[in-house]
Amino acid sequence: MRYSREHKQETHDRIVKKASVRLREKGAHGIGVADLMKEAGLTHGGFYAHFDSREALVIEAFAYAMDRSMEHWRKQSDQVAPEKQFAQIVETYLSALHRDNPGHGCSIPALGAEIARESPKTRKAFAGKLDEMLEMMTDFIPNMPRKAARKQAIATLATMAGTMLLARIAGSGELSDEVLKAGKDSALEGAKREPVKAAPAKKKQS
Amino acid sequence: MRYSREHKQETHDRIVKKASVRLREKGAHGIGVADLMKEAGLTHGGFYAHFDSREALVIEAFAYAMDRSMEHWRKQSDQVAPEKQFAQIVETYLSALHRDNPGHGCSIPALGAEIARESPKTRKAFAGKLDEMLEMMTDFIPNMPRKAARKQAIATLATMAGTMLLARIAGSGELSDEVLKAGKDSALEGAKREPVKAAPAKKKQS
DNA sequence: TGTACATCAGTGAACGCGCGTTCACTGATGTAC
DNA sequence: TGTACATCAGTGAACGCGCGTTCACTGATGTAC
Repeated sequence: MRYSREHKQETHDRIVKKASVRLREKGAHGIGVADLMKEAGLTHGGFYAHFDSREALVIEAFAYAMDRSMEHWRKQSDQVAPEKQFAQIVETYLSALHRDNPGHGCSIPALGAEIARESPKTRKAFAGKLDEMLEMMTDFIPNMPRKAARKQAIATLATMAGTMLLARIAGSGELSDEVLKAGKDSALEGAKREPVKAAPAKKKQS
Repeated sequence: MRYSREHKQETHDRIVKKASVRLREKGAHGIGVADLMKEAGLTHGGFYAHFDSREALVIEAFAYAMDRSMEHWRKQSDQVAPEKQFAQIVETYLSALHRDNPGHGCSIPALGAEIARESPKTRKAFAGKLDEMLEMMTDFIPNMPRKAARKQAIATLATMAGTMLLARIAGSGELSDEVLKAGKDSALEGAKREPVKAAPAKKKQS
């Protein structure tokens, strides 16, 4: 082979890594193949030696970003006492730093809506990573039986992702800070309560 | 004038209305000017007699969608007893019907991330409508002083929007239904609790 | 070890296409007389 | 009331541009001898 054994894989990984940042920053359709290759120090012509299509890169880059988020959660939780792990994750997630750096943050508020509209293949890849993340979050919910913890994990991640979404819509001023604080306090409180009960059945509505 | 006095305004409104549906369905960049005009029964050439740019339509269509959502909340709340209004809104929002019909649903999970990345003008227009919606939600939070209710309203809307986002990523199967249920129960519980307290100050994190 | 050859990651021009936007034109209707 | 004219919402061809993708080619390096 022309280059050393791992050369191509390294290039491939570099493209994926850089793309995962830019796609989170600019949206799933917000940056083109040529610019993504330029980010990796290459020209656009070589793209299809690494990926079948732009969409294939989006799937890889998104999976990479979700894996990095989960790795980040693990590293953070390793640095604090078990009873503080949940709060650690929530507070880091709902920080101004995360809000202002979508390129290195969670893909759910950054890319979720767009990817949910993509092809079934892409959406399912996203759904798989979401489920992995929910399982990990379940492990961090303190003092609950597994089933209740899973339910609380879903509610917590929803609150976290929703809060980040609203905070970014609000910009980076007063309203945005107010949103972050309200979401953070709510997420922290949520996991302290008794396990959530099912609501009584209600009549269907339109 | 060539047509009756309100003719142009009616056409304008029709374009905005149809666009608000298709944009929520396909994303802020997911459908072109020509197709949006076709939706309204027109050809693309006339577009710029109604809007300065595509972006101007996006702003109008988005504001229209948010107004319809708020109107919908008001109508629903008028149909039930005051103590049931909050639950009514949460349950309708977090229904499979809403999940499966983004074109007629809330713009926040559908368009929020994309619009937060648009020009400051567009983002600010969105932020204004978000604040209006938060004010309305505050009115529906039961049994709390205004300030606490506002905080709870933010947390509730974040949980609602985040749950809808996750549910759509999950598709429309088991996982998605599980997400909807967990988010719904959590949002309903949240507003029943004591007002959320601020979390104790913690050290900064990266 | 040194040389000739084969490989293939990466280059850059070119493609077809769809987009947002512009513009000269049309023709149905309101207005003036 | 009837006729001629003015208006302007809407039409459809055309524009420049950027996109995803293709492809013939290059040249640095690994391999065979």
